[in-house]
Amino acid sequence: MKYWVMKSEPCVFGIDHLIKRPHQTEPWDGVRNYQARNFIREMRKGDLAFFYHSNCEIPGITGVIEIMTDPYPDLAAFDPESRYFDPKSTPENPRWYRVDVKFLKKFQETISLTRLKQNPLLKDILINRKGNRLSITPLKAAEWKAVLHMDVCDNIST
DNA sequence: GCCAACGTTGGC
DNA sequence: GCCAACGTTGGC
Repeated sequence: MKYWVMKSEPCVFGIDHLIKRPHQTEPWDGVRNYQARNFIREMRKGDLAFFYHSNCEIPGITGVIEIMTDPYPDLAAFDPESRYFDPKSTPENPRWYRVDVKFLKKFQETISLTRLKQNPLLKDILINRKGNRLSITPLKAAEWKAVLHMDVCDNIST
């Protein structure tokens, strides 16, 4: 099983939007960057990811989601009405991919980017790298665990 | 709103 | 294939 960080702007689609979706599940579409796309293609049903809020008051990790499908073509790319439409992506030769994600948990407090950067166990993660713009990034199991332990509830209960 | 850091585009 | 110009991302 692999671990990921998936980035989104809360004013566009945040974790609270996901919570309100039917079955708290939604396709994660609109990834239009090749590096991020390649990471999506490495995803498998059952993987886990952190939901990261970017471009907002407190950027950081807000919760946990589960990857519910293997990667499949991003249907939004075929839809001329969609803001994610890409005429170069066709059903015969899809350029972009997506997975369905399901809400699992929202942290009581966002684990801010500031705190992530302060954690020596997370010094190598891409989220902490200056100028990083990738919306999908992988995490090692140890890094995943380290983030979970930064959750305030986790600290109180253990 | 500013701006650094990227990614993409397109002329040559 | 190079690289300048431009567009976008995202922290601050």
